[in-house]
This record gives sequence, C-alpha cells and structure tokens, in this order.
Amino acid sequence: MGLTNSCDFSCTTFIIRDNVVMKKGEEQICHRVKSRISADTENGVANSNSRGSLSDHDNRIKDDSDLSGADVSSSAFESCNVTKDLNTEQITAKRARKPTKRYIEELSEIESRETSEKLALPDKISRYQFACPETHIRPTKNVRSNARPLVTRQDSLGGSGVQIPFVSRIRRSRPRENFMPLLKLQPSGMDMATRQVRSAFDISGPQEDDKRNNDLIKTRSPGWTQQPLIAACEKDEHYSGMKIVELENDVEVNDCSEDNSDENVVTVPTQKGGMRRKHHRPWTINEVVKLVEGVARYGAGRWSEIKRLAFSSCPYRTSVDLKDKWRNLLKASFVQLPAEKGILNSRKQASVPIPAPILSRVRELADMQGQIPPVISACKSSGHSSSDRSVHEARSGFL
DNA sequence: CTTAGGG
DNA sequence: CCCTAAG
Repeated sequence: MGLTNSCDFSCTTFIIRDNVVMKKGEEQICHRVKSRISADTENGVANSNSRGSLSDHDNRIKDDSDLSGADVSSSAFESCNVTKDLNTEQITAKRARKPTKRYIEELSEIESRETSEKLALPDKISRYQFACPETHIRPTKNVRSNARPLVTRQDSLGGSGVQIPFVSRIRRSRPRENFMPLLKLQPSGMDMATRQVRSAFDISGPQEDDKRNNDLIKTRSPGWTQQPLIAACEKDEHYSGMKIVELENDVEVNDCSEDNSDENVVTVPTQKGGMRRKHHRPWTINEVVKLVEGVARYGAGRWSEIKRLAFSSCPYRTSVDLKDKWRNLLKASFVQLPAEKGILNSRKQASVPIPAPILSRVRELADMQGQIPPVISACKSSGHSSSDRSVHEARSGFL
C-alpha cells in the first residue's frame, strides 16, 4: 500500500528518522529500507495490542509521503514488476489514508476484482493470516513458482537464527483449499507482487516478537529484498486485509509467535500412492496452558471457540489440533498421576514434559466435564481416591 | 465448517 | 498429526 515511486529521493533530507542516521549516498536505499522496516515494527509492535496497525498504516503512509514520497520497498521491488500500480499507490498514499473501514473496503474491492471469491468473511480469512509465506513454500503446481523453496527456506538454513514471519508461517496445508482455484482466476499478478511486498513487511508487525525482529530484518533486508519478487504470493491482498481485521478483533494475548521458525515437515507415503506432508509442531507449554484455560472457560468440545479466542495468534493449530492435543493431555494426565515418581527418572522425555500442575489441572477439568476416560477412570476410582472428589461431582453441564 | 473418532 | 464421517 505505501508503495510509491522509488525514483523520488527527496527523503534523504530526513535521514535522522527512527534514530537511524543515514547517509545520503549510495547506501540510501539500504537505509531507507531499514528505516522503513524499523518504523513498521516499532509502531506495529507498540500498538499491536489495541488499535493495531490501522492507525499505524495511516501514520506511516502519511509520513512516507510527507517525508519522502518514496517508499523503500518499492525501490527494491519495483524493478521486477509494477508500473501501473505505482500510480494508484502513489495517489492513495498522498491523500492520507482513510480510517480502517475504508481501507478494508478498498482491499475488498481489489479482491473482488481479482478473485471474486470469499473476501468478506473475516473469520474465514483470518485463518490465512499468515498463509502468505506458506504459499511460497509450496510452489508445487503453481506456474510462476519454481525453485522458490530454496529461497524462502534460506534463512532457516543459514542457521543465523534469522527468522522472518515470512518464512516461518507455514500453514499446515490442506493442499487443495480454496487457493488453487484462485490462482487460475488471476493469471496476471502484476500489482499483486507489489502489494505482497507490503504485506510481507507488515506481517512482521503482529509478530511482536520483541526487538529481535528489528535487528533481524534489518540485517537481512538488503539481500532479502529480492525474495518477494521471486516468491510472488498469489493472494496477498487477502492477507493485508486480513491482518487488519485480525488486529481489530483480536486483543488477546498473543504469545504463540515464539517458535515459528522451525517447521518439521515430513513426507509420509500414503496408500493411494500420494505423498502427504506431515507437519510437526511441538506444543509449547504456553500453548498447552492456553488450551487448558480455553477448555476451562469454554468447555471441552468447543474447539472452534477456543481456537478463535485463545489461539487467534496461532494460525497453525486448527480446532482439530486442539482437540487432539486435549485428548493427549487427558491421556497423559491420567497416566502420569499414579506414577508420579517414575516419571522423573524415565528417560529424557524428549520435548517438554508438561508440568505436573498443568496435567493435574487437565485432570480436574476432565473430571468436571465428565471426560474421564472410562477405562482409566475405573482404575483410578478403585485404587485412588486421594485428592479426587471423583465420580459424580459437578458435571457442570458444559456439553 | 465444526465435532468426534480412528488410524 | 492426518483423514473421514456426521451434524
């Protein structure tokens, strides 16, 4: 969105912005990129909790146009595409972006123009919030993409610890999903690439992952600028729009964003000859806690609810995942209780063991909601009655 | 799409 | 985790 003509270097006057002192010479572009990004993250992070980047967008855009009229990202990306868009973008930038609603509408327009499919439903869309990056990673049938995976993965390979939302957000792909059809519908993606660039940047906003992001992005941005082009994301507008929607509706504590970098994707042979991917995302304690609390609040079984409210920040983790995890937790909680002693010695429980307190909480909840696995419950009720006011108790009539 | 279960 | 059947 903020993309404008990169040929305008007037911004050199404002080199001090963002606490970064910039030179006016060759490094110009570099610095500008940097500053832009840092600005983004600063604002985004700062406000991400309440009003989100809505206002940010406004401000930033205004700033950009006022200060320079040139936009960092454009300088880099522009080359590969975008011409027609420059005009539009520029204009929009100059006339001070209107408030949220309007903004969304604009996006919607674009979407409808290009895809004609789902655009309104925030819920639906929000799922894809971070899907963009994934798209790159799954070049597969996509015409334009080839040899992308390398590029997108590059950071994780680098081992430099660099993790950009861009790469990390891989959607547990249901390969089909609605996005394939979309591709067919939009053969030309000229302006999209541009926008995508933006979204790529923006995505780093919600990431909120402390200052690290700043540095990381800064570090890599020079060489990185090329990526977006290569890995043009087909349906980016969605994301840009979505993100905003997301931020608007969401004020939950988002702390899921910790471990995104690593995606363990293992291909598993399937009977039908196909090869399906199996993603593995070790559940963090944090997530487990959120799950448990979610169950506590909304009841087990209301997974879509829990998903929306407690896991809004975790695009991965579908409601099904929650359910599965809960099932596992349940099992674990009951298995571990009787033992208590053995567990400590038993191996290095690969991956986080799940704190006992949590497990007991799980058990408690299960108890409350009458989810005690029949077999186990039988065992327990007969053998132990220690801290259990087991059996009939309050079936708080949740479900 | 959301749940519930099985694999 | 994935897949599928049911609602």
